[in-house]
Amino acid sequence: MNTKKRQAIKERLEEAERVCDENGAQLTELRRSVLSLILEADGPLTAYQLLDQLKEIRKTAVPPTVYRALDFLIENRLVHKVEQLNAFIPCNDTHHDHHDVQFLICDKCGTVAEIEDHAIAHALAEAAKKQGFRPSKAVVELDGICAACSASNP
Amino acid sequence: MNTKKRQAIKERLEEAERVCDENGAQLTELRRSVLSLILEADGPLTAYQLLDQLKEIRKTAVPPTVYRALDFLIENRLVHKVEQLNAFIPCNDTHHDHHDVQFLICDKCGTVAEIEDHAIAHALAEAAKKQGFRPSKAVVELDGICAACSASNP
DNA sequence: GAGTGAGATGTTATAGCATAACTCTTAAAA
DNA sequence: TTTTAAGAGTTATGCTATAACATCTCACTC
Repeated sequence: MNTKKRQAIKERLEEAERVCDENGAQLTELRRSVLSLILEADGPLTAYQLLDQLKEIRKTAVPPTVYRALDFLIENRLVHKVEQLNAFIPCNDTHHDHHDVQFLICDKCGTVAEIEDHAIAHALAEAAKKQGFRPSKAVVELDGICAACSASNP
Repeated sequence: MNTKKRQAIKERLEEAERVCDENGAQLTELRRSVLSLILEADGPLTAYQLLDQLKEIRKTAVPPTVYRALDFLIENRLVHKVEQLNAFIPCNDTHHDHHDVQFLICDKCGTVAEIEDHAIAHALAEAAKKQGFRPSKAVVELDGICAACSASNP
């Protein structure tokens, strides 16, 4: 990992600390470790991939260890679950409303891009309203080929 | 099950037969049985719920039996998978483009409504285009409270 | 300082979801 | 007739997630 990325991760961990403080939640060493692993990863990680890595620094780790940490991180808007992959990625912007986030999943390279498109969010809200449906959560995930992979494989 | 529903299911099985014929696919007895169970159900069914029911009429059924049938039915646009529930529901309209379907999942009563909202589909397509992303599939699922449950629990 | 309560983590076991890999049968194509 | 391909059977296993109960820690209070 290069210096720049290491610095970016450090900043995001500090931001996470602030967010948790504001929420009256504790970013414990365990939770911080799990978040750090997710931030360091190049792409989405499954719970068991996280577990394998976590075991190296915390030998008592078992599945509930990881799932509890993930639940906490998701509740505090530090991590997203990608439903189609059963995998987890960092949240890019702790300020946005998690209702209004969408994911672009590249089938070629596996990267998941997080976007926040208000036209989509608005269309979803309108459609729900039309049906008398009161949404509490939205899962919006597009599968396909990302720009980079389209360019290299035309 | 009342007569009306039985008739509706019969019609949908006949329609499924036509669709498969057009696709050069075979709606075998097994696949027809699985589709029928999904059509008869009041709500989404998991693969193992289907398996339990299927065993009553086909004692050799095991998980791959069900998953293969489901794969076939999804490919032929007769069934949808609801990602958040790991469960399966019938497709309401075999003509529409599966890219352009959305689900409204009621957290209270468990029903899943399938809608086809072109404003959402359009917004998704635009957002993808903006990113140079070429989508092949869209998963759009809203969790919340349906109109009926809102009315009864104000 | 002993007791209490809440939150975090440890621990064991199991439930729930999905597929790999190989076999057998059957029916149509060559 | 041999070959091939699709469907289904069979066995085993891998992956994903949670239940339930025990223990620890630390702040608070009596």
